Amino acid sequence: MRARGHAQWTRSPRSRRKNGCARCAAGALSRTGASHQLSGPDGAMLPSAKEGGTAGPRASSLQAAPRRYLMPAFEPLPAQVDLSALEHEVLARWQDAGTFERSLKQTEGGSRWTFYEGPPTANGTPGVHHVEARTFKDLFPRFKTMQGFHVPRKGGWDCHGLPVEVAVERELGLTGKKDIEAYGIAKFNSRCRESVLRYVSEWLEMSRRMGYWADTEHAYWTMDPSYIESVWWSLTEIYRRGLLVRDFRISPYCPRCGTPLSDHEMGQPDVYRTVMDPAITVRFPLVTLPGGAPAELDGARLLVWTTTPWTLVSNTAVAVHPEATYVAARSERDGERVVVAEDLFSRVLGEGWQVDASFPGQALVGASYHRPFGFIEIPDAHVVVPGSFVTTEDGTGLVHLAPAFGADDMEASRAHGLPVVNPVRPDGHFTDDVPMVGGLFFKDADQRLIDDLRDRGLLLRAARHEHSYPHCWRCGTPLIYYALPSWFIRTTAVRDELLEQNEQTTWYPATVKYGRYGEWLRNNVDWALSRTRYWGTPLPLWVCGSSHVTCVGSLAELSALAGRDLSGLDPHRPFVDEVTFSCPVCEGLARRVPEVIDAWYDSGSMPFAQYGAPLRNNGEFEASYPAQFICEALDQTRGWFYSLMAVGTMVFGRSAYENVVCVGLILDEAGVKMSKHLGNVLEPVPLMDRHGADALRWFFAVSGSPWGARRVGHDVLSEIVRKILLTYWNTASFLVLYANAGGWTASSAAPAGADRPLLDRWMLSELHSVVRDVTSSLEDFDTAGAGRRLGAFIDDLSNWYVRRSRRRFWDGPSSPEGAAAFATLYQCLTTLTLLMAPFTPFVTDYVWGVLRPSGAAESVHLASWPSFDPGLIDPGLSSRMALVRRLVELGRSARSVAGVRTRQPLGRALIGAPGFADLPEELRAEIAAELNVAALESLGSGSGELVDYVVKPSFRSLGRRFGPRTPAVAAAITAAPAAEIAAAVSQGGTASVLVDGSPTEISADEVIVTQTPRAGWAVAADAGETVALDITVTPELRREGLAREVVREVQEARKADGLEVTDRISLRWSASDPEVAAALAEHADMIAGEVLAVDYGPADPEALAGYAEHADSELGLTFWLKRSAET
RNA sequence: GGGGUUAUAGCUCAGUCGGUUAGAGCGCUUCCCUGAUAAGGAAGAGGUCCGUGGUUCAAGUCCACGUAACCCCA
Repeated sequence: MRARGHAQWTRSPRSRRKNGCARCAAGALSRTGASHQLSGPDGAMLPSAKEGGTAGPRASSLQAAPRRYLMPAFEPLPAQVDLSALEHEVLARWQDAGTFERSLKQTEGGSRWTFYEGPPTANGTPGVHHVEARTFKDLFPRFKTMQGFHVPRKGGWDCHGLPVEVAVERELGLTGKKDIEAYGIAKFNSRCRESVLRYVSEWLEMSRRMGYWADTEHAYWTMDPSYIESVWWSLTEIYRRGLLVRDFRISPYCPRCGTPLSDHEMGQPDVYRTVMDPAITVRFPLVTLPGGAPAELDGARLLVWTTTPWTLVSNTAVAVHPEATYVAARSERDGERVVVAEDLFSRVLGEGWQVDASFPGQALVGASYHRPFGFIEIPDAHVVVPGSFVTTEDGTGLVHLAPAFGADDMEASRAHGLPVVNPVRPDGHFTDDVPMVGGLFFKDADQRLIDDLRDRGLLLRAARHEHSYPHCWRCGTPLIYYALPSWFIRTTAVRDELLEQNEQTTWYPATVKYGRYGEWLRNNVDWALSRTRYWGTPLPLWVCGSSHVTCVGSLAELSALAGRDLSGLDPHRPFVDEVTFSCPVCEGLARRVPEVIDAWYDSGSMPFAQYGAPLRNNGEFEASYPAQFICEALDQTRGWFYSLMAVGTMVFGRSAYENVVCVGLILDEAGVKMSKHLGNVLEPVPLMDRHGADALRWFFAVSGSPWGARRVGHDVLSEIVRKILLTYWNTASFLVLYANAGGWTASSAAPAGADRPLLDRWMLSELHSVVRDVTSSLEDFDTAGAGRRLGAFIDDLSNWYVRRSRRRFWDGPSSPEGAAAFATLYQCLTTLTLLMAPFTPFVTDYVWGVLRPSGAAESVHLASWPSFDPGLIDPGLSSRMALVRRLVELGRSARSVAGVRTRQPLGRALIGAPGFADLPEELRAEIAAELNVAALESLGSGSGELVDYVVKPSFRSLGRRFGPRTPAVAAAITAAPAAEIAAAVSQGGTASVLVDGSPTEISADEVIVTQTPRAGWAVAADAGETVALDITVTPELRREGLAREVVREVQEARKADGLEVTDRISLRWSASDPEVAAALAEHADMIAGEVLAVDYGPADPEALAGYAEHADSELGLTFWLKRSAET
């Protein structure tokens, strides 16, 4: 496996081979590279490996530590890596070793942590947005598994629903239910069944490629008979509670086609068309008034506006907004009194009216009125009711209600116990027994009714109104909002229970809890469960001629009722429709109602139905209810998040989940929503093959906010590869390279943490705090916070710890400092690998395979989550190191501005910064080394330099103490002589300034003092911290700088010649510039030591056979090197 | 129409308890460093912190109203 993987994911270097062996295509770090080194062309004998070989101190720089020929302790990690190819190898490993199954087996005894898979529908191909949700669905279970929890992940597939039917209709060229029934329900449903299986393999491949671990072999299917039986069982529970009831539902309905239109059909183009309709204002004379109504209402008429005059026949009530202001107005012409909303007074009435009284809508509630048409019997009606849906933006502010023809109307009527009376037949015509309009098509009744109102003096105004009105997408007939019989779940009856369950739920982001979702729950309406469709879970209700309802909870129950064995029945339509039995109440023939149920109910039932529970596997269900964690896109608020909570609450009295993470939309690079017809969809598998699944997962987990819209593109992914993944990889590669070169292994002895250099203690302190922070972030489902912390840690480790410790790695593990460096880096990398494993499961598992201590888990995903020791976290050290790094940055800035390159050593630097005086020598040495200066001194500490001071007030601390007086104190500080204040506060004392005439003491932390040397220095300062470099370059310093230039040139040459980092060389040189020559001679030991030259000296032109020549014209230097046989 | 989310550099995003010079990365220009690095560093250019009003000694941050984009529902 290793050989195969290596060949696959070793990248060919882009330009020149950087660290590759010149003769080995696979790269110097491969096994082949190593073996070829073992039998090199110079025929070196292989010295036997001796453990103590490098234990002693180095004799001299010319006699570097002996080269070791141990088999490498670590599998080499090549510097060049193709992460995507590496991932394919890791996938193969997981499959071969059954790693996922082992992780489940291993945690069997642990506490259960449950995750529910919200099932996707496989009748379409998966997109990147599915990778997004699955990143979170995979990340937290991996994290919890490492913590020792048992986290089974059962996959699932959502099978039913209108979108499936619509897709099949389109394939078959069918339009509408008549076509489907002509085609045959059995055949149609079997096509639906095939449709939802169509892209399963694409889904499985996407999931496998991204490293999404789920048990797809035992996945649940919502169309399985056992699943459907469970759903039936739960509906029976709800039915027994009296919560499953028959009622009317208002649907957009085509009277010509005789069918309601789904939301999907309403979304078709051309459904909404701009039409002219009558808009009439009608008088409804008040009859009785509620107690406390203003006297001015006596004899008044309500003014009601409508664009559907035909619905006035069915008028049942009038709604007012209880908090809106209404007026009673009187005509100046004839004294008529009318009621209208104040906001609409002038628009409705125009000139010639005056206001007699104004009052809130509430004052009208309960009044009765004389209805416009007395054609049909509507008992106990014609009163004013409150309605929050009423607006005062158009019309009159008084809304006519006809409950059979409007959703608001229906809801308000239902809420006030008003009857639903419908005089319009399903074909859109008034029933023949209605006077005046009997037998007319609803639209054609308008004019006759308007004329009649005018004749009776009830019409105030008739106008034409242009508005958008829906039409049937099939036949163009105007739709009617029409009350159709329907089955409902009375969720309004359990609203308080739902609110209480929501209270117990933790939402990410938190705003959803009381915002989008809480708002939805508070405005909850009954769940319209039934669909007059074909491909869905059939409603398990059988009704006889006497309307006795039997709810059936299982196939066994159905068998008993039908008196024959139906255990093998496909419970779908049309087969289940054929089952009849005699009604248990009256023995009449009971037939199943024709409807199927809302597919959301299916997925809301998955906690038990996935196991077929409670009819079977009830123990499995009970052990896994409720879930600790679910995650879906934010658009599931009213979908799965609701159905899961509602079903759980109604059936078990408890919501199905405790924590829910919402993820947002995915946009393309330009911020446009991805859609197939725009062609901006990124195919997930090719995307992962290009950048790696780890990069994509990291992006989803860490970049931006999971619930915000995010732009995916190649640039962001390659940035993650470079900055996060390759930096991590290269740090591990570095460790392995030098550990193998120096014979260090994970079991090598190392000084105790407390005895290691300060830099190591700092790094370990950071390590423990990163473990603490990442753990607590993940416990709080905050992947972005955890990821940012990890990214910062990788940067600290690579670009500060390793950078500052390179010398110790080069020198090898034989000294205590060296051993400490290896041990510290090793500890950091292995722990980091564990922390990153849930985010980037591939690269971490590969690195773990190389670094893991003997006896540790074979896969990082079988390893334990790291713990941290608060005692090793040293905040003081962290802040001191932060100061060191800020001072280094200032020093670099100063060098850059002065144009003095870092390789040129300088004599001294002056530092002025609070806290500098307290820095231990070890940390000062880091500054000096990084800035390449010989000595550091404190600014203004008696070095006799002339220093300028700038003193600024520190508002944060002044504000705390002085509050409103802050500006005056700040002004006084700014006005006072800076040098005096600086001097006064320098030794922990206080400075006195005059504020409004009275002396006020100011301490050091209340001012920011910036010191600047006056002349002869390269200075950089920021926020009260100053670094000044003495840029005087003496001849000695100049020669030292030249020597370092030579070192760099030779190192470049070594690389170009393809030498191993451990190869010793012979070096000859010739310099045309006497100063360079002097530097080469003076710093011979240093240069030879740095470039591992065991043989060093001026060139003899006669004796250069076998050497490679290199020249640098800028230095006037020519040198020759060859690999030395000596070790 | 109702509910919700978001708004900070050309782009992607941080911004702690409200603290006076608003940061990082990408991209661009010019340098530097490199014996792991596709890495790193310095300097430069780039800001109406969506708008208005308020609270406060002090507002990107808190409050109100508005605007725009997007999401869900109707």
